[in-house]
Amino acid sequence: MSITSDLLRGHTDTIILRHLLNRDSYGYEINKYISEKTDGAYELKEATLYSAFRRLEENGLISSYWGDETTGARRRYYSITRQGRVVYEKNIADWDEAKTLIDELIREVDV
Amino acid sequence: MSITSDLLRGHTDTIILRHLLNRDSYGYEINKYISEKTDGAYELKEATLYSAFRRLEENGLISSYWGDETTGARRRYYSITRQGRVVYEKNIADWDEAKTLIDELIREVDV
DNA sequence: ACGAGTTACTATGTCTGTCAAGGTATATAG
DNA sequence: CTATATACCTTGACAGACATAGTAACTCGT
Repeated sequence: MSITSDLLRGHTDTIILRHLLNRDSYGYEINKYISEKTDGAYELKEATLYSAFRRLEENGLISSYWGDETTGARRRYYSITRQGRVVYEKNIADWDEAKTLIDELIREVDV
Repeated sequence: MSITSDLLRGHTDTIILRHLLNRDSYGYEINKYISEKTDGAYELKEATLYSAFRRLEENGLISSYWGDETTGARRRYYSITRQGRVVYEKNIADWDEAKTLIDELIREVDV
């Protein structure tokens, strides 16, 4: 059972930021992490992921640098910026608010 | 404090279906209801609302008829179909699942 | 009686995030 | 030497939400 893109839409950035709070990381690793963590229920498509990176970097929420791999494919590492942390916190707060709001709007409660 | 479109995206249909579970209704009323219920935090734009109606009707989830108003502007009423109820239930289930998943993906829990 | 505001619906075009599809390149296992 | 895994990137298309604008009938205050 996988969830639709529309339900996830808007969370991609936050998911990435959250992952970068732990440590600097790169695209492939983040994608792997997500699909493992959700048992394959949610998989970011590569195009989505890399376009998110571009957007986040343009907005100053992450910065990037090439790793110095001596073996294997090169990796572009990303790290979260101070501003990225601020936005992350805000996104979490927005999400909590939205969650409540949506629940109120889609549940059958009153008549 | 209002929430962004992206967080709401994909819920518009469910919100409308939910409202129609109570009773047949029309665009303006649904919009009013939503903005009141959320204290103005969330307001469906008209274009969004009416395009959702079109989409829902095309998919057979709602049906419509002109009201017989003897006064005031004419109203197009919508009612939820049997199939609409099924989809509503599914959307709710999907939402519950997505909510859990998103929470897991955006919260700082493990390292 | 008239103008402003409210109710109510519709049409057209734009923006943005996601995705499908395809490509490049290196390393390892069989 | 071919398949698979790792790793990144680009292009174009799509769908939902939105901005903007228009139509039309009623209501209320002055």
